[in-house]
Amino acid sequence: MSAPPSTNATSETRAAAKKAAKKPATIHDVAALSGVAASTVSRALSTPGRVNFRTRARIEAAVTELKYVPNAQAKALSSGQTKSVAVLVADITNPFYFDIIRGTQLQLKAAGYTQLLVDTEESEEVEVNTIEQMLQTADGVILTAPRLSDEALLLAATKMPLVTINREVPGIPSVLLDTPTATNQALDHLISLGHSHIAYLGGPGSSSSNIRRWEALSTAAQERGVQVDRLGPFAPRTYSGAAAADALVYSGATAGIAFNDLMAIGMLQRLATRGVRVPEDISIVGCDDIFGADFCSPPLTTVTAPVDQAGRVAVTMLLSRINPGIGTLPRSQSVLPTHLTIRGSTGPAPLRP
Amino acid sequence: MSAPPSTNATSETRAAAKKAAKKPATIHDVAALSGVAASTVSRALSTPGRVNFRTRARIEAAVTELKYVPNAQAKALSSGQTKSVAVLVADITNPFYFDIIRGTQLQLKAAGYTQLLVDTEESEEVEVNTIEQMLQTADGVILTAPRLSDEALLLAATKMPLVTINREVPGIPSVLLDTPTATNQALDHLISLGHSHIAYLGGPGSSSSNIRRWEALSTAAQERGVQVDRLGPFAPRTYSGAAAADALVYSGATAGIAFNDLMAIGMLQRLATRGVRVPEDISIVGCDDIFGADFCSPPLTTVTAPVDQAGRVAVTMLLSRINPGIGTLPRSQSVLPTHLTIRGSTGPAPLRP
DNA sequence: CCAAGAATGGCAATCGGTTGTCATTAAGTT
DNA sequence: AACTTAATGACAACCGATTGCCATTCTTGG
Repeated sequence: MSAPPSTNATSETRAAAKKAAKKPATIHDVAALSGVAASTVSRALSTPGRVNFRTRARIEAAVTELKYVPNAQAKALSSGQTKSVAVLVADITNPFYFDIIRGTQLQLKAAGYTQLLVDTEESEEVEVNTIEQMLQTADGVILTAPRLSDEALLLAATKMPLVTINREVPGIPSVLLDTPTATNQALDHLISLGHSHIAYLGGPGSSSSNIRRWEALSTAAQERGVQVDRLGPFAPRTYSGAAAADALVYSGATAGIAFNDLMAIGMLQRLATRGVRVPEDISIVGCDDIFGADFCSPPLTTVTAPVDQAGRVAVTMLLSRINPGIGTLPRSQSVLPTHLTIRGSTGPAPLRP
Repeated sequence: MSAPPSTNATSETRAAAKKAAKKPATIHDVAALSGVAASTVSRALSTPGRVNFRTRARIEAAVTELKYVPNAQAKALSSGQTKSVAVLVADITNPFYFDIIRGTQLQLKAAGYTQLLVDTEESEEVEVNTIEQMLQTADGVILTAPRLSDEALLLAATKMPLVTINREVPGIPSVLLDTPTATNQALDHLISLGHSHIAYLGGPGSSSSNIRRWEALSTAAQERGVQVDRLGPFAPRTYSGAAAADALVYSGATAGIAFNDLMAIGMLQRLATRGVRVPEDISIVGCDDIFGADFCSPPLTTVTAPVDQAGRVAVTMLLSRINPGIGTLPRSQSVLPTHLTIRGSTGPAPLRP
């Protein structure tokens, strides 16, 4: 370090040197200025009742004068609480996560927590490594649509507070967006329009919401006596919409329900290129109602979910685990309702010769 | 705490208790297992050459056996480096930032840093408070399109490493997306299509890129002898596109250049509602080429910028300040080229009676 | 007027590392 | 073989807080 040669400096000159170095004030500086011990300052700030109000007043004056801000690292080290929460998302650039992130961010900030945002790049390995790392760094973790196995998740849950979004594992608190129900609404919607041969354009095989959705869909299809093919899996991205669109056309189905809106939008683009009209020739349903779903061409019929609310609820659940006893009794699961938003990408089934 | 009653426990039983509590191993545990002092372990890990290779091998064996991971807080406290960087964005849900965030995230992770993402909600106050807080928590800050005054920024820059994106302040390293140049391209594009009365739909008055853009535009308009009105300011959101669209129609201009794509897309929607055809009646140019600009209706002619690259470059510049001497000599400014992407929202000027 | 108890503040250990300093040992020099 | 020098590892202080425990002071009751 480039510390000045510390000769027999008086405390005054050392204080001056410190001021010159712009080093932020510590609890000891406050203690010295207000003529008490550091421990008293700590108590005055964290346990106001523990300290005489006159003393506290002096301390608070010193705090404002020195612009003292407690060092988060030191606080974390001694208290064991980092006041930060990690939020893991599979792909930051997927608009679906935008509102989740904003929801968590808002709620966390309101509670005085910092958000550590990590993009796991749809990789299980990154996911598990990050969790391992966050064990030390964060007070808790929010996992959005984790790819990990149930066992791995349960193991991680034993080590630290953890809440999942869109993934249900017994014993782990979770927030679920009830897309299967809305997907059934979509099915009814399509059937009512005369479609009898429908395809599901599946997402990643390891995605639990993909599995849940397909189960709901195939069950409902049987009950209603319509044919629903399962195509895919496709990557949940715009670019894989082309392959999905071609598979859909090839399947002969008159309507497609896509794993998510990114894929659906990609399909719309591909179908337009191929000259297949939507919804005249083929109807398309998406899922998530992401940014863009309302202004693509045609506007997408899709499943709308209260995404930012999911983020907020997840944070609330997590914080109630981190600080037990405070506030309401912790719910261990929350299912948020969704609904079908009908726009221009679905229409009557074409007449077959 | 719920510590077990510590009777005259041997170190062995205490170790067992520790294992039961699943407390992560510390450097002292490693030291004890490998029969050296904690300081030696520290050196073996951070300064490999400082320790005999046989000793180091023993230590590394102990590390893997205990699954030792250094505690980030303790490391931060003693070393003064938190290995984390704060990234401040005005609005997480603005797609423009997605790629910046992804760019910073990627580059930071590659360098072993953690990203602290903060949404400042377009608020100057939140911005300054966050910076103040991050002073202690992060090793550096990346500010995207900050709203702060030059003075406030310079002051903050004296306290900690800081890089701005899309904001130029002498003395502060910055990454600029050269949108003014591309905006002039847009102007030429419109002029070549026969437009002679054009409007600029301005963004927030405090936005520096808004100011830069308008200056470039008005200068270029004078040179070329066309009329460019300035309308606004409008919020850089989809919903303010309606007002912008109406203002544009009222102004009588045949083409509008919007502050950003969000606004432009909102304008497209509003114009469609009003029955104004784009581009037959009015041409629209956006800026940023965000997600959605290619599939809105009609697809948006807009200014494309290497946004994720901006994030990566900003991180590189910041890290070279945080760790001076390592790697290349730090650039203090980087201007990234942009270009006009012509799509369907611009066309020949309508013939005026 | 004295003892008991509450209120208050200080001391020192602790969290888990880093790093300067020093003692010991081994190797190299002449 | 005696001496210098480099290599190596331990000790202890320190980073900036928190917190258990103890000493002092002030109240208050008997």
